[in-house]
Amino acid sequence: MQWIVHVDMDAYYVSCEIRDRPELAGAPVIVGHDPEAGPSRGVVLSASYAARAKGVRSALPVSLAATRCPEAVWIAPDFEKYERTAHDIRVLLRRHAARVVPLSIDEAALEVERPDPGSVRSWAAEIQAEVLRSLRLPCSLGASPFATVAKIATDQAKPAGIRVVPPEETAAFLRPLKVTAVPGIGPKTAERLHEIAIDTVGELADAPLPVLTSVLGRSAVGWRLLARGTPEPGLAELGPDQGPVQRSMDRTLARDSRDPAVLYPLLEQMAEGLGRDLRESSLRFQSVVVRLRWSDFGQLQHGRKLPAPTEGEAVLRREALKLAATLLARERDGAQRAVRRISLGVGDLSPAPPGQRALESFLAA
DNA sequence: TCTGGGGTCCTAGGACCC
DNA sequence: TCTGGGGTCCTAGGACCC
Repeated sequence: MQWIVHVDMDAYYVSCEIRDRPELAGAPVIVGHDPEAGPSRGVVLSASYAARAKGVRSALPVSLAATRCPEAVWIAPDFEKYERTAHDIRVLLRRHAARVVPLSIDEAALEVERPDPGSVRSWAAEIQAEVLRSLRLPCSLGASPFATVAKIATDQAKPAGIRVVPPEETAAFLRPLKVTAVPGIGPKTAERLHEIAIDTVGELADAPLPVLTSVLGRSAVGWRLLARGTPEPGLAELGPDQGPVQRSMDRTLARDSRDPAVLYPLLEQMAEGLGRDLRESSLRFQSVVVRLRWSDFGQLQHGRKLPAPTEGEAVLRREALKLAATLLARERDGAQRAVRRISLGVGDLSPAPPGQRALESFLAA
């Protein structure tokens, strides 16, 4: 019988840091930029379970986190360490499963053949023990024939747990959960469901389809099948492990500004950084988008698809500046808000053929 | 001293072609 | 002169996830 096992690291960034500083085990640890160290517009990236007990969560503004947990130990993020460790985790997982599909830096889905729930559980326990033994990191695992259910099971198992949901128990497992436990149902959708008296997955399962469609549109059928414990068959397989389809860079200004002398140099710097990143990854891009977030948190974006896959920082910089100029001109006719954050993204990525790269650098020289 | 920096996927409308 | 409807591409925007 084919199972999908979902592996999710517990408090990943914090666990990586505690591994290197074992004396912090059990302490309230926060990975993020300490607001004491200077003015910051940042948020918490990861909080240990001791910090979570004080109301600190990922994405909480650091200023609020410091108020809720003054005794916290703050550690600045070290993304290279987290990437390196993520690679080690994948290498370990690939030794145990025929197929491993990374879902994010700290999550992966595995395909595994096991005769019954008991043997899936012991297999998961071995993985968990080996991750702890050889990488000294805690993780949680969930198993089901269906990918989405495996992911939900993992969340229910946290921290450091294992939850196996046999197919015939799927409906009973899901029914009592809040709708927000389902990946893809976030705060907005949950609020609209609440308005029609649906708060749990069980209530979602029992709702008449036309009512559900009024809120969820054409995805109503799929959500209801899942809620009833009989997900669409496609969920019993892992999708293809496609490469990245877009890449972007975001910068929040230390202070909001609408001064071109501030905005354009920053954007050029971002184009350089993103362009370098693409070159190092041997990727070409065919679309460029600039997004501005204003001081009131409203957003405006403008993008352009290029005639052909392209590489080179010069093109990226030129396109980015043109798109930004369009956006700022649009705002000049409007409320004239100041910019809080600039995002520069590229999409329609494709691998750069090696010969082409040589020609590019020859022409650029 | 409220609200980061990465991503994915979906929808909807207009342009354009047949 | 009148004028359907399907298909696909492009752009903007939004919801969601870690």
